Amino acid sequence: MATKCEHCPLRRKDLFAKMNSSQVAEIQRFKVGEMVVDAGTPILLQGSNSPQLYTILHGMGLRYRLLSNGQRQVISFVFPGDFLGLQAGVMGEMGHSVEATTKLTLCVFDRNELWSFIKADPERGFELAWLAAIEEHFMGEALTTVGQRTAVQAIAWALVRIYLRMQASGLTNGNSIKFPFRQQDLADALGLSLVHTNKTIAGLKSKQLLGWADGEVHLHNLKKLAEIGLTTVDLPKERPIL
Amino acid sequence: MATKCEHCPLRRKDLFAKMNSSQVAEIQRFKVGEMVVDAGTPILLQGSNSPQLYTILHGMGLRYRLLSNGQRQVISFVFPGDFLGLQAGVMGEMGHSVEATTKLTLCVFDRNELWSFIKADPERGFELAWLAAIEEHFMGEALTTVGQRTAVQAIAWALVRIYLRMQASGLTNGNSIKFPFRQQDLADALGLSLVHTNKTIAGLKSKQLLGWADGEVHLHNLKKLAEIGLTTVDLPKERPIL
DNA sequence: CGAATGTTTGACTGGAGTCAATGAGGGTGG
DNA sequence: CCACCCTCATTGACTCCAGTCAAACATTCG
Repeated sequence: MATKCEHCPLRRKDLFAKMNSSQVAEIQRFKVGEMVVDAGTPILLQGSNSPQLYTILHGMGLRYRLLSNGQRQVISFVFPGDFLGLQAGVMGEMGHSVEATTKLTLCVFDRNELWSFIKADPERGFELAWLAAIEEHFMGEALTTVGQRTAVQAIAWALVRIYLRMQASGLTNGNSIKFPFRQQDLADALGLSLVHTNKTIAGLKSKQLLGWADGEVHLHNLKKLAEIGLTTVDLPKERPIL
Repeated sequence: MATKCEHCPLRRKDLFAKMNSSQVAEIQRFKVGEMVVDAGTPILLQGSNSPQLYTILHGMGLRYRLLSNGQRQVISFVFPGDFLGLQAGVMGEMGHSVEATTKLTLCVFDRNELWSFIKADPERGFELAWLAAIEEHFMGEALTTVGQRTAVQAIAWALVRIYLRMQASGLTNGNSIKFPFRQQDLADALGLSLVHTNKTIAGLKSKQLLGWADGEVHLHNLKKLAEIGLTTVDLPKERPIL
């Protein structure tokens, strides 16, 4: 039933670093199973530890952090190939929660095996650091967006980044993507109010730069959007996948 | 001249994970020297790779990211024990720049040795991932601050976090800390304008919660500040040091 | 003493937030 | 089959937090 790592369709995408078959076999050994959860299911909880680590095989979700007053910051949207639970795995505590936005298929790894997994091949430890560094890198960008970009710039930035991430893993369809998130989610990711987010999107729509309806976003002019978002259309950097 | 790792004064602080003497010896082997730079010196550059990695032995600095329009987001302030250049070390490119705010003493490591260093002891790879996860965790908090907290909340949060970080490495003096940064730096870290930052600080001063003059910040009421900043006064999590 | 750098204030503006109401589907149960 | 409800998107009116502009201070330094 479960997908064999060696036949994993994700692994073949350009986005992911290639590894040799013995390395893939090691990962297969580390993988304890597969899990499917419905949209809306919480996967990991801020402040808690987790006995399991996951790689998203299919579907989308979001990471977020709650403030004591109830406000929510969406840390990032997560896509196939993203690794979940690394913080719990190495520091013993998650800094954010993760929840499924669509139905989600996850490869499940046992946290207790993490150490033996690294010992068996030191390169795995390097890859873990690499994964964490990728996240850190991304979050630096996100922080810059929320701190310095205006609403239009932020929205353009976010959609361009998401489009490129999806493109690199073969999830685009021409210039459009399936985007199952609510405007509220995007607003919470960019530190904007829902109303202002909606009006800003309306502005981009009226300029024919963007389309958003029925869970699909169309980037009619990627280059122009990137320009507005003060960013580029460079391919995302290669990253490891577990 | 250079400090021996086994006699490193930082290593002894509560903040840092303990390691056995053979592990320390390994790090000593990895260390190629020490470097002292003046205030204002750039250490690492956004978008570039770096042949060297550093651990701050003494002094303070800041990480920042520039936007194409010249705006600056300060990603974080860096303190003794912080490891610089990890992104370049594992992904081959820095996502931000780092520069010295005070005169800085740095332990220098050779990037080319990183891999042999990890191979020699897989635990080092784990620690690298741990370090990266610590940063990622912090940046999630920072993102939440910039995205969700108001100006007063953000400033209170930042100063409390900084105070606690310094306290854990023995850099506080009662309720005050040496804080060599400009208000502009804090403003850029929190996504606020200089003027508004200044006025908000003035507000906290007038409430006797804060003092800031001559490069020293006094947190007259840590608990109350933490409350305002929607945070706690918990000790920072233990972290590895290289 | 002038030039630089950083802090502090005041006056004004504006981007984004808040409040509130209306639409537009999608379920579902009577 | 449709009224009712729930969720999410959309719009308008109004407010306010934070940004911008500008000028005055305070220190340091050559």
